[in-house]
Amino acid sequence: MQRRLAESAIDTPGDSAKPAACEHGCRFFADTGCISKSDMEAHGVTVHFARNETIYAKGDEARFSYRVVEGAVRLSRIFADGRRQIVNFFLPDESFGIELAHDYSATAEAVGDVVALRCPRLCISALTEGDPDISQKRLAMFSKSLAAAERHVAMLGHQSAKERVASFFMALEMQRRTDDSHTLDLPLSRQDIADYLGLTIETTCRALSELKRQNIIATPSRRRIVIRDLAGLTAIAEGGGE
Amino acid sequence: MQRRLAESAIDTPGDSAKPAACEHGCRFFADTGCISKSDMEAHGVTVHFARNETIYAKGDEARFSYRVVEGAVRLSRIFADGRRQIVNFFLPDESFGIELAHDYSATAEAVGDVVALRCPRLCISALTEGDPDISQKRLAMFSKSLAAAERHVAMLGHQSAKERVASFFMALEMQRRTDDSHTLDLPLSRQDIADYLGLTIETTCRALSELKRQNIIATPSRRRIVIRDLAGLTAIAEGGGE
DNA sequence: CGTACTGTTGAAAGTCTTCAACACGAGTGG
DNA sequence: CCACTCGTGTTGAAGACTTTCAACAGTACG
Repeated sequence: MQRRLAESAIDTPGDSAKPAACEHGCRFFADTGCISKSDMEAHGVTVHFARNETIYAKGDEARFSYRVVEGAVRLSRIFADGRRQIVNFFLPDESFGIELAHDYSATAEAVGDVVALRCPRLCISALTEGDPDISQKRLAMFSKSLAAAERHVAMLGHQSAKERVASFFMALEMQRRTDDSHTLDLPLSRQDIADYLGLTIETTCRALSELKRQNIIATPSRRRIVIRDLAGLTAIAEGGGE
Repeated sequence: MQRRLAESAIDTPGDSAKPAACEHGCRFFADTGCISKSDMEAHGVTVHFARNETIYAKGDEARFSYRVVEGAVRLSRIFADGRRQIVNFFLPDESFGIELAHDYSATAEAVGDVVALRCPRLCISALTEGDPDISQKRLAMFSKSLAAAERHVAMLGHQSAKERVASFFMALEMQRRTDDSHTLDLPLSRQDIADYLGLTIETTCRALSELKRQNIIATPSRRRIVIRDLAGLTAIAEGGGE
């Protein structure tokens, strides 16, 4: 399971691409809303990944950076005992795989089926040299990831299982685009959630059950979560919160 | 305790400083070894902080960036229940307080007495615009912090108390400058260590005691730790490690 | 329709925390 | 110089929470 598969995809220009060859670079960095999805697909170097496919592994040469178009990507570290810690999730319009080091520092996998934009690393380097605005955006990505990681540390540092689950849904609710009535459609399995929260599946499940019992959330289907009481959820997430 | 004190210090040039006024900027970013400490003190804007003094608080306007010259700084978030999570420590020659957002995202405090270099944020912005090399260094700092935060997440996610303590000392041992025989001189209290590891003082202490019992470390004095068996420490740190 | 996988729940075991007591060292005042 | 006191560090015992092991339910897919 989760072994590297051959790359599907609409292929790439050579890695030797220099600025001029990277006209999609600006699209790669574009803010949400700057360009439509169809526009992206027309111009970008689009790649597809199947559920659980490894996009890149920790230690691989960091040749490409990515931007999620559809689906979700998990960034994780796998331990000797077989357990893994998910460090971050990337949802549509978020970028990942932008490294300064030679190798990738963690493994990226497709949570469900994923469509992504791919940009050679060299291309990004070249672009950032010439364009301070793009350079700034790259910096902003690091900054955003860092802020997320620090929140994650704070969560793992002293929240109980129930508080972690509540915080997790709160965070998703906050950055959500689809504005239906508090419905979260996650492609994540319980294992994915547990590995992000630093808990076992069972504990995660029990926390979910208790939130259901309190009528704070509902789970109409496997991968769908409805927040029925946002205030209650907030209270739990911050029960000893910040 | 830990209330903000008036700034001691050798004072600053105006915040309206533009590139030309920031000749110490290049020193601020200089890599370790590029300049001597005395050189720094001669040219840099040096500030002093007393033990437990707040350097800046979460939510403050992010006007300055810092670089540790002597002592150690802790970056933390404080929760409603009074507990705090230390997100990162900064030792000599490391920089902190470099934010993109308007406000500081966490609180920085002096662990012991601290000497630091201070640089106005505007100055850094100006510098990075003109100099791709400095821009690159700023990016490298974010990248380094991000990597540290991800390791921290991995640690809090699945390591036991003993493993966390072992990992912590391993990390310190790895990045240590003074190359005496495996002796760590930390200004950190047990509370500091516990807050970083996401444990209580007592649990941290018990883990330390057990490592002592196993003859893996020794604590000749309060704030000094000697690693007697690096291999053993590594084994414990990775017992279910990466 | 069964098989396999994911999700859910229960009970026992383990780890960490909490509460409490005590040890140790530094600094102060007698 | 010593005794006192306060802050920090250490250890013990009980309790809370999470994990582990195990069984079962629900759903998707062939």
